[in-house]
Amino acid sequence: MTTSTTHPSQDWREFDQEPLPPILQGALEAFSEHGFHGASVRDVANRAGVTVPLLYYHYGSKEGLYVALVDLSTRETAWRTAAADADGSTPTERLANVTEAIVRHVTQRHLFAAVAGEARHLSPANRDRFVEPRREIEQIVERILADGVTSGEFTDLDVDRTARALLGLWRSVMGWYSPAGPDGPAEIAAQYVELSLRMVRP
Amino acid sequence: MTTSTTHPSQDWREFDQEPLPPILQGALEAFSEHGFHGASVRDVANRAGVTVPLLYYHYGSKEGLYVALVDLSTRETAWRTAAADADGSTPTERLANVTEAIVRHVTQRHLFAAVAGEARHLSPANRDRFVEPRREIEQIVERILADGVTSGEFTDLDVDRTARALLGLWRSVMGWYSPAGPDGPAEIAAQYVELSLRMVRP
DNA sequence: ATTATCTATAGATCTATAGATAATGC
DNA sequence: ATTATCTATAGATCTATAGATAATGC
Repeated sequence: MTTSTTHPSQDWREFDQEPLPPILQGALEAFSEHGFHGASVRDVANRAGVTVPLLYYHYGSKEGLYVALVDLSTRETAWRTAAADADGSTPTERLANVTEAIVRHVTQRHLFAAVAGEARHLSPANRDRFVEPRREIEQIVERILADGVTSGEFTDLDVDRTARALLGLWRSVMGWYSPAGPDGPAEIAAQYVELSLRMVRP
Repeated sequence: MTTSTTHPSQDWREFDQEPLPPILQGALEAFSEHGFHGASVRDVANRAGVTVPLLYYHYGSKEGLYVALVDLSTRETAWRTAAADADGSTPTERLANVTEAIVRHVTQRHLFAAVAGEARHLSPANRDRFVEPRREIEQIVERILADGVTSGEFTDLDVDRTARALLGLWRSVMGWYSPAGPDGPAEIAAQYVELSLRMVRP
């Protein structure tokens, strides 16, 4: 059973790092660096400063460890997206907020985003656990686009396909972002807000 | 040594599949399905209908096999992008062509695209082999954007950052494309041409 | 003669568990 | 009493190679 780490309507722009349990921190580093299959449980244990059997005691299997990380990442994206949406009134504001929330997640939690991005290498049963949360995020974006089309703030776009494209655009930041790069999360988010609005405005 | 598979100024829209050698075909399937570390050389050999030592005879190592695939994919994207660019006159036409070329590559060669997309799991030496070809593709896009800004066809955008965003948008199709989906490569390419032009037009 | 392929196997590593021991909570 | 942690090890799998044999080209 996972810990009840709900984030009850916190500020979706705030990303203080509450430190992870050492095992999850080790797993986060190992998996984000080498991928699920490329990282060994021994590597995770070494990074965490514990022995291998302890991983199994707490997480059951290597895949259980991976699932715990994807779960944290997915939950966090979900609540931030919902909060960012609720925080805007017009479709334009809501889309800007959601863009910022997701781009910030990708940058300020980039190790988590990298791990979650490879969830397709999981067993089908575990993969399915994340279909619904992802679908919820998609639906938030779809509702914003539909509302914007109705209100005339957005052009007469295809809601589903445009939502998919926007989510892909936002997540693609993961492919090149580095904390050492010239632009910080806030600047990158602002750039992607502008690009996203350009894609949907009449 | 790799075979001299140059594609001398062929039609960049045409994607007939010249069949791969069985070993590369097996590797393509195994690596695209399970990733580099998730696929075993035994799996590759089984799919190809040969024994494991034959892989080593022809490709030297598991990584050599992977490199051969990424190399094919990178070369193909590079020549198609260059040809698509050269095939247009105005920046708008050239950007539309390059968008189509890359989105078509991602869809019509989606197994290759999936393998090449995970090239970061290679050893540093082999990873570096693909930095330059990728950079060339980026530069083509950057030149188109710069020309469009100069001519006034595009808005006064940041060339480097917008090129990076566009490439991310195009490649993100890899995350959801399926040959079984409702839209074919041509339709998807057309959608992304429209989205891309909206992002850059004044 | 050279190239392509196989059988057999080495040696390392990997996930996972059994069983013992220490730490903690009541 | 329960929870957390360790030592030791099983058993499977993985990459890679040595050495033999078959197929091909000249």
